[in-house]
This record gives sequence, C-alpha cells and structure tokens, in this order.
Amino acid sequence: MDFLLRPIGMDFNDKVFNIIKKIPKGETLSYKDVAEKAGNYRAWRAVGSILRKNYNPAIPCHRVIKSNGELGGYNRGTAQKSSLLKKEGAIS
DNA sequence: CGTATGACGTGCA
DNA sequence: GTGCACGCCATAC
Repeated sequence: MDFLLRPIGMDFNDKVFNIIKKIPKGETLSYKDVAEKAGNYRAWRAVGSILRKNYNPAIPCHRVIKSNGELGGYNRGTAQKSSLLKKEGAIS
C-alpha cells in the first residue's frame, strides 16, 4: 500500500493504481479502459498524467498501453516497457 | 484560484 | 494508413 500516500479521497488515483495492480500477467489494458474502471472513462488523460508523475514499483504501469495498440510511454523508457510486455507474453 | 501541460482518444481531410 | 486539430480529466506551478 505504498500508493496510499495520495491525497484525501483517493477517488481516482487509488482506483487507477488498484486496477493496474489487478492486471494479470500477460494482459494489457488501455488508459481509457483503466479510467473507465476507475469510474471516469473520460479521465484517461489524468491516468497518464498521474502515472507519469507518480511511478510506483508496485504498480505494473507498463501493462497500461494506448487503445490503438501502441505502447504509449513509460517513465523508465518505452524500450523497458516493450521488453517487459514481451517477457510476459502480452505482445509478440 | 487560474493557467498550462500531459504516459491520450477521436474526428476529419 | 497518415497527419492535423480539438476535447477531455487530473495534477503541478
């Protein structure tokens, strides 16, 4: 529960992190999908903003990709992201 | 409190 | 399929 250091309410932030943590190995979800599960599918913008500024080692945020199938971005580098996804079998 | 920005998504040419 | 512009929410300054 490292991410519990978030502001009061943790409505969106907490939900997003919780969802990402629940992503099974080898599976990937899009920012839009995560935002929708978080309660606001229109917040996929905020999802990226939050993850970008708050990278948690307990959060497999590398499993969150764009809806168009692109990996999107990653605080540690897209190369790392693609490598992890390949290792997990999430992508070819 | 207001403005600017961003790991995006969708629409249109 | 590619390129450009607009819109959305949350966060940071």
